[in-house]
Amino acid sequence: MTKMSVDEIKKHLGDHGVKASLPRVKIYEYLNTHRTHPTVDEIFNALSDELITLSKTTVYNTLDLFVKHHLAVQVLIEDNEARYDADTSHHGHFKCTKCQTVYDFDFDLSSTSIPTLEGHRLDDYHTYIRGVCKKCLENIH
Amino acid sequence: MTKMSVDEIKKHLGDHGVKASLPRVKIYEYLNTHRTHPTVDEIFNALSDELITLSKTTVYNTLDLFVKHHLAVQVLIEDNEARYDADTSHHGHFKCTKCQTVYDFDFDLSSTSIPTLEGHRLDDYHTYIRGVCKKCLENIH
DNA sequence: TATTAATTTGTAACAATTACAAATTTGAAA
DNA sequence: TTTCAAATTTGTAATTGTTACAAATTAATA
Repeated sequence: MTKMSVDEIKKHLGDHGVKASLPRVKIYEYLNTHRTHPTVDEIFNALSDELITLSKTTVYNTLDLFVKHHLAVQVLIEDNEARYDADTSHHGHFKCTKCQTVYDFDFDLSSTSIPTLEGHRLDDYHTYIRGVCKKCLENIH
Repeated sequence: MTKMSVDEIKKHLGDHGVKASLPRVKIYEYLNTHRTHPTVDEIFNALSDELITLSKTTVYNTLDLFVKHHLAVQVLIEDNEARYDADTSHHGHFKCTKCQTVYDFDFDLSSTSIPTLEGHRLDDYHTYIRGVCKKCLENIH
């Protein structure tokens, strides 16, 4: 949540088995400081000015790598966009269908007992809600 | 859950503000009797023998219409496939990443108190888990 | 420094979905 | 009935997000 230094990011990646590189550090840094659940496009557009040779494929590859190594989670709310979140703690996502903002909310599905799933191995938990956020509700005069 | 007659389906669609037509009834019937959370492709392939002029666009349109009128829900678990479910009651989905089966599980997120979302209007609730199902766990000898 | 491995890049392919206009069907009014 | 308008379906083409893949670059090792 707090801004991490480059060295802290390098160490964090390393701790998760990911070797640091400029694109990786920059992408992680962007994800970590922009807790807005950005899409691949947003990340690519934000970084391509600074990393002038950055390829969108690299963004895809790197995000896949992050997800695989639990440095980030993929957030699916709409069928046409994958979003990413550096916050890997268990929580839910609420998307306002008016302003498109994705909010976090406190909810840990993994700590809920689900008898129906007894015997299965549960790997990753996802919870999301769509609706209209407070701000947009109030703006409808 | 129990198999519906064509007349029952027609009435059900009508009750939700959707006029009946052959493709609509057939698509609904397929969804209702195949609680396997099929993709657009599966539905199209299953029906195109009988409805020989059926277009994939119609399947897309019809499913969108069903979702809009709460006759079905869209199930997103992977970023490359939208699935559909005629069971509109609140429940969760568990996908086995080995055999690809999508299981239902009893869980009603809408009845859970989420203080963080106070003030927002919540429209639709989604819960899914990925993992490896019992059957696949046992098959790994 | 030379060689190999890992990473990044760019292009092309791919797959799911949507746009859209033409064709067909339906339903109501004449 | 027949006619006309509206709704629905269809097929094609476009679009979008993602992936495959091989070449180029960079990093690591001998």
